[in-house]
Amino acid sequence: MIEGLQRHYSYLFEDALLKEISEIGSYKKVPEGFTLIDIGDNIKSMPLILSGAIKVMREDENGDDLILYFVEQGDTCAMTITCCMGETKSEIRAVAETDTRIIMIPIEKMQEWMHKYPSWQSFILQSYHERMKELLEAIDTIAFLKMDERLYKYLRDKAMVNRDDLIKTTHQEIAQDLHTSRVVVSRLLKKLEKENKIKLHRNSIKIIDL
Amino acid sequence: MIEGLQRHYSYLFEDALLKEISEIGSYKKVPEGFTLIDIGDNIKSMPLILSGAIKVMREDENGDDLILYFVEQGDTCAMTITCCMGETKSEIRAVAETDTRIIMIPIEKMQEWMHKYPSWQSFILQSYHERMKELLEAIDTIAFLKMDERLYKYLRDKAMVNRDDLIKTTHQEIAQDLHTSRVVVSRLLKKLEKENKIKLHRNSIKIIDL
DNA sequence: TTCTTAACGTAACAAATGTTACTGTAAAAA
DNA sequence: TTTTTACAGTAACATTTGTTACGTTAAGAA
Repeated sequence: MIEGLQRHYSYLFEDALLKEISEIGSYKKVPEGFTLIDIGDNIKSMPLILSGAIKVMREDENGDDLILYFVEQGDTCAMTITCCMGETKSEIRAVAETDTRIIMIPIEKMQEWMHKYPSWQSFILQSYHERMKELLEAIDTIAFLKMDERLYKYLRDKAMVNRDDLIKTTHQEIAQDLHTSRVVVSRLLKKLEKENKIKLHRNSIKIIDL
Repeated sequence: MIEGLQRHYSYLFEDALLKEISEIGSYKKVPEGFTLIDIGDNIKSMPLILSGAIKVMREDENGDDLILYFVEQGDTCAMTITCCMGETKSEIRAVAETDTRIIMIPIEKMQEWMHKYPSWQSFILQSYHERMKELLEAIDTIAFLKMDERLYKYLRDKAMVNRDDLIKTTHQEIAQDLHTSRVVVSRLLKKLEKENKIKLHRNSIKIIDL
């Protein structure tokens, strides 16, 4: 049994399914920054995350990004499910936020297991539900929060999935994720620092009271 | 057979399922403005739309609204599915955009049919997929468009689902749907009129070249 | 009809966000 | 080490969006 599969999925799946997953699924280790899925990709398999985290992004017509949410271990990317089922191209980009270990399940098995294993069907539907909620939360964030609040939420979320209150990134990168400009980010980060919510360093940001 | 069920769903569902739907589903006629589902509601059934259109909305912490998308005949509200499956409360509000005729399917049947009818399972998964795409489009609209573009898109969408290029509404109502203020809407509508995209009247707006 | 009210137009101002430009500085490269 | 480069701070300004206030007008009520 692959380490992590047992840990994160054994309480979800019956033994026979776990066995099939470990036999059929292909184990992959991807480094931070690796693009697992790109917009327009044809999806032929879906990932189960064993460890690490993945950043899910949307792109505007100029090719500029916007982060939607992070996905963690024990989760899958429900977007891939919709794509697999509909045989359509990916609507989103998935980038490894940290070094990440995954198991890829081929599309045929995905569908087969829907009929074969009740626990798999529940998992798929549950994943949909989770992702819907994530998307709604993304909408809340974008539509209802001001940029300084969005920025603070982003930093906290990032710290969470990295399990580290010291975030290693640049203002430029943050600006890209939030679909704004570097100057705006620098300005608001300074404001957050004055409010004693963060501590700024070169190439890193420390969250106070995570 | 209920009129509309045959027309919009016969190519989707097998005869036996259609029969069950017309036997078990409860037919409802709801007037424009009627709230079918509210935020926090416990969902015990899911609607199939026979005719008309439904507006799906999200609410901020002050109780102010934001439109996510319109749902038309031949569709269902995938949000209700997630809620039914997860036995959780509704995350959204669904309001009849026009006079609307629906069939309500009780939650037990929903789940039963997932196993019994392949066409039902496809429909549910397909609906998820559609709604995911709608949510992503909503995010694009909110995150990437300026208010005047959002406004114009809203007017066109509204004209589409109402099948009428004359939109009967007030600036105040539009402002509520777009989560902005009446003054902003009036200002931008005037701008759109100067650009010859719309023609303004009291209590109505005509779209030019829909 | 006149009266009342909701709808609309618009000005003036405030706040938030985006843009350009320039500086100093720490990190990385040579 | 020195040089180069990417990163961050900040000012100044533009644009977009939000707010307050008030006047005008059409629709509906009396």
